[in-house]
Amino acid sequence: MPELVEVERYLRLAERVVGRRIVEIDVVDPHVTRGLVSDADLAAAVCGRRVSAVRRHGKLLVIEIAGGPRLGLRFGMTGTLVVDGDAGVDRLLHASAALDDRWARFRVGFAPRGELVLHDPRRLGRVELDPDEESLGPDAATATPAQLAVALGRNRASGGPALKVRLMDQSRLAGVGNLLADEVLWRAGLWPGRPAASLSMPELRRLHRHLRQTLDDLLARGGSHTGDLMAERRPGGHCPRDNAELARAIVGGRTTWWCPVHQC
DNA sequence: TAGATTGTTACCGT
DNA sequence: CACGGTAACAATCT
Repeated sequence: MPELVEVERYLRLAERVVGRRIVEIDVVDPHVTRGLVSDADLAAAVCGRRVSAVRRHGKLLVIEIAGGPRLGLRFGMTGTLVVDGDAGVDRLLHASAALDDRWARFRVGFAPRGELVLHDPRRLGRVELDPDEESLGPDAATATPAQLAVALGRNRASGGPALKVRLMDQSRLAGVGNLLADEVLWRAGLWPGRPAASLSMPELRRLHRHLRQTLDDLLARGGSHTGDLMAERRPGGHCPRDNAELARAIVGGRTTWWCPVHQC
């Protein structure tokens, strides 16, 4: 679910808790911290301290604690952030529509009141202390053309990883997931299976421009599932631009849709 | 019912 | 060793 644009919405929601003092940590579902941090260590590290800042790095939401560690939230496929009862997004695909209380997996309580809750039906979300940000590439929303070029890889004679695989590689560029990748490549007119290192400079600039524009658009529209391609991302779907039937394949382990006419 | 699903990671093969 | 493909995780929705 949550790709960069959803987590950006979560971030804006989470800004509400900056300055608040944490008084309670409730690991409702031990799954969210399994193998990462014990309940006791987590509570000891953050309880009694204030939230000094919130940040986003790709799909990772970072809550900074004054005089304490960073708290990292990952949302998996269906995680939603809820602050004081308000959800960060209206709805998520492939997750249940309602914010059922049984999906509250992790809760932070503040004094004198208020709470931050991670809702996650499918339980692929995670919470950890001092998450590793070193292994994440530059954030896709602010990456420069030069950084994008580095992320895609150096020029090689031939072969190399597919363009879409590189775009979704969080260690090279942070924030782009399956739906955003398909939408960006469709807008930029680039074939997802194209060797990433084979782009010309004009193509690289075009990709960068569409990456920025797509993130802006879908953030405003409300999510990574609001792209122009989304409704046609199904068997028999057609390209909204030239009406050709869309092609489908597995690229980078994910179902990929593209227009065989204008994406090359 | 069968099939598909926005993410991450371990594992296996080349 | 690097890389890519695959399965697993988990639970829901169409």
